[in-house]
Amino acid sequence: MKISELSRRTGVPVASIKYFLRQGLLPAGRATAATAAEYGEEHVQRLRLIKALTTLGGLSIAATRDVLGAVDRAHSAEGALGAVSYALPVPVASLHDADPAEEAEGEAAAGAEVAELLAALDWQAPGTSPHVKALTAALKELRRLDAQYAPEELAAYARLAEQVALLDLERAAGIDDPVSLAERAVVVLAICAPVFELLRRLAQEDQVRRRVAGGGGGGDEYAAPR
Amino acid sequence: MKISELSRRTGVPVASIKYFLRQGLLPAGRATAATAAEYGEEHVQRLRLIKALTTLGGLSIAATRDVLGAVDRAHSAEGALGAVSYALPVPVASLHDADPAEEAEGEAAAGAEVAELLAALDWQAPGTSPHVKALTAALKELRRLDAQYAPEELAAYARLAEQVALLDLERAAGIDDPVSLAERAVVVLAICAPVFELLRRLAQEDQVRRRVAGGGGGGDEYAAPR
DNA sequence: GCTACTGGATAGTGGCAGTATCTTGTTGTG
DNA sequence: CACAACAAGATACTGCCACTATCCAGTAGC
Repeated sequence: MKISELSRRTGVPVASIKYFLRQGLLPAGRATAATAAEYGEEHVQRLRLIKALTTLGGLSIAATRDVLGAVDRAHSAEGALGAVSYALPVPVASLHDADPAEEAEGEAAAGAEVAELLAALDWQAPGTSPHVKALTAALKELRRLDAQYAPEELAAYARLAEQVALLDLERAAGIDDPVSLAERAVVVLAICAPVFELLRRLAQEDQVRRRVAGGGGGGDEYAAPR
Repeated sequence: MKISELSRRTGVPVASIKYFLRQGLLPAGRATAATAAEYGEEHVQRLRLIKALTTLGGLSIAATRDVLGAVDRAHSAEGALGAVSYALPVPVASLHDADPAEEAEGEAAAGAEVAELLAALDWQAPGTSPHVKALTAALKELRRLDAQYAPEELAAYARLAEQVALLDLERAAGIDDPVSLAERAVVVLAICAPVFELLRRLAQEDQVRRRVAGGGGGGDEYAAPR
């Protein structure tokens, strides 16, 4: 199909498709002449994935390129999962403190906390894992905000996270084709994570409603401010 | 303290502090003269919260303003929690399809799925809740990507989310001051959510490593692509 | 041959987050 | 009192990003 039909099929403007081509998110069509190229179903699929990653996943173009590259490069099921997991932007950036001494102190404390957690749970993860680093940064920040987790609280969360991860992997099981699995992995990691967050908030909302109703207290303060 | 000292204490450039003042994120200092104002500890605290929300939470200035406004407006513990929960941007945006008919069909299917889930779990949430709407949008998108949850899978995730929410509320218990509680709620919702996501990915990483090691298969494909 | 459309390159737009500059006024030190 | 140093506030500028529009050949098909 021509680029205009690709645009019609996906709802993505022609100019944007060209932009994605330029940015290397979308492979070029098969050139049939100097001013004509043929696009196929795989391009439709890819465009949907791109839209899902950027709009639903909130990824930047650069991050999307990384993820798609990881998908294309993956050879095995585990490789695909790992590559995607590492390529997806981690939702925590580091944040440097004004005071270098305080900084180092918090870093050390948070690092110890992470190491202790990993040891307690017997999780295998190298210290170089971006997730480990990000977790350390996040705990350091919580410490600065005086909102640390108690170690057993953190462990409780981690055990729940483990169960969620088991569900995630079950969902990925049974897919052998690396590309399909990688795409599934992207969906699971980039889109299902927000879904879980929504479920968590809904559950919070429900719990709060129950407590308010049970206490017979004030009315419905769960009012949308916008 | 003067603005320069506030800057030194927090590590935020003076120009940025002025920017936050302009944007209404930070209350003005007590003016002592036409060209002098006095800032206090609450400004230091507020700046840290702003930095945490924008950098760690990844919120935009506008979203940060909404959240801070909700914090300031909250009168009760539940109100604070609800206001913050609704003010925090939901990590899923809607995404319209090219085909309106297909669109409506997916919407209906996803809506039914959400209603069924809420009924099955006996969760109380109004149809107007932004979380319900966002969940519907996300499920619709997953359906389009052919990666739907089976109903029992979704319910399994929801039950885990419920447990996480219980932990969250426990963490917020025992704080009576509405402002403190609202700030805690912000931290829990905006920063601890990424922490949980990190734990989930670490757990996935661990599980994958175990399976690869157990299967005696290929080497360590969990390689950082950047 | 003529029109519509294509791929490809280049330049422009709008929003956002921050930064720099400029003016006016104040302060505190010698 | 003079004067350098800084403060507050307003305005303008910068850089980045994700598109979007325009332009330019070069076919395709009637």
